[in-house]
Amino acid sequence: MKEFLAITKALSDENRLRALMALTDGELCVCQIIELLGLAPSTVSKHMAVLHQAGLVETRKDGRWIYYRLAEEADLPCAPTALAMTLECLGTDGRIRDDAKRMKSIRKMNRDDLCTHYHN
Amino acid sequence: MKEFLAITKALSDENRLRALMALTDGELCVCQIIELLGLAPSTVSKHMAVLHQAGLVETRKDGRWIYYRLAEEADLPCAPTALAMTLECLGTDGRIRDDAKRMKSIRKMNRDDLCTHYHN
DNA sequence: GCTATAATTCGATACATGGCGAAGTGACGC
DNA sequence: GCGTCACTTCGCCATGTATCGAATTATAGC
Repeated sequence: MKEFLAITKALSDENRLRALMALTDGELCVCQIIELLGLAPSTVSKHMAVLHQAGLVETRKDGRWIYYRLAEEADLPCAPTALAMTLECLGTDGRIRDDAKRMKSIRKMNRDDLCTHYHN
Repeated sequence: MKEFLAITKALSDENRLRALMALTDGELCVCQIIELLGLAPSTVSKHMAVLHQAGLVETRKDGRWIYYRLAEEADLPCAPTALAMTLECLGTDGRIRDDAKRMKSIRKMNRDDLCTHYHN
């Protein structure tokens, strides 16, 4: 019950859903998600922590950068199911598709430019 | 997106999940759900309205009584999927199984006794 | 009609959550 | 080592939500 609630609560915020869906095309570092959502780094960090605690995303550390990706390992049995449902339900959503387009150019951006961008 | 958020928000409260799962054995009137959850009628009514707006349950009116049941018609394409996932993930949950046991005796109770019970 | 009852809606309150900026953590480069 | 940078944690505030009791609606029975 507790695990299931963690999943549904994690999925009940628009910005978290956008971040999650952006990961369908591959892992992203936090600064790329910050750029996508236009939120403060601390806010995005908290959102990703919620997704992580729900077992929906996994992390990989590479020097100063932390990459998030969709969870593949099924620690909690329901997370993959919930993930599949989310991808299915939101795959055709207008906002998500717009995000996917923007993500293509964000992925091409110079990482240094990107990560310092939100200090301005 | 909006519809999906309505579903995940509806599923992110323990009492709503308990009410939803109690419906797997058949429709229930509000007073039976009140008895199960031990909450105020107004609170339960609001919970059921949230589930209804998410497309997860349907209602049937019979005189003064209003019965809720799991949604079968797929107005919103994702509701059945979400419902199936919930049933699958919570079917073995301890609390839900305890509720199922209690529901068996609540279903046997005299409806008049039940509906006036919470005024005491 | 009038009363009683099942359920909902309304109003108020307490707690949870999303958001930000500031401070803290850990890793890179000089 | 020291500053810089990516990210997280902390403290705070605004908003949202769960809960209750009181008032309202709708129906049944007299």
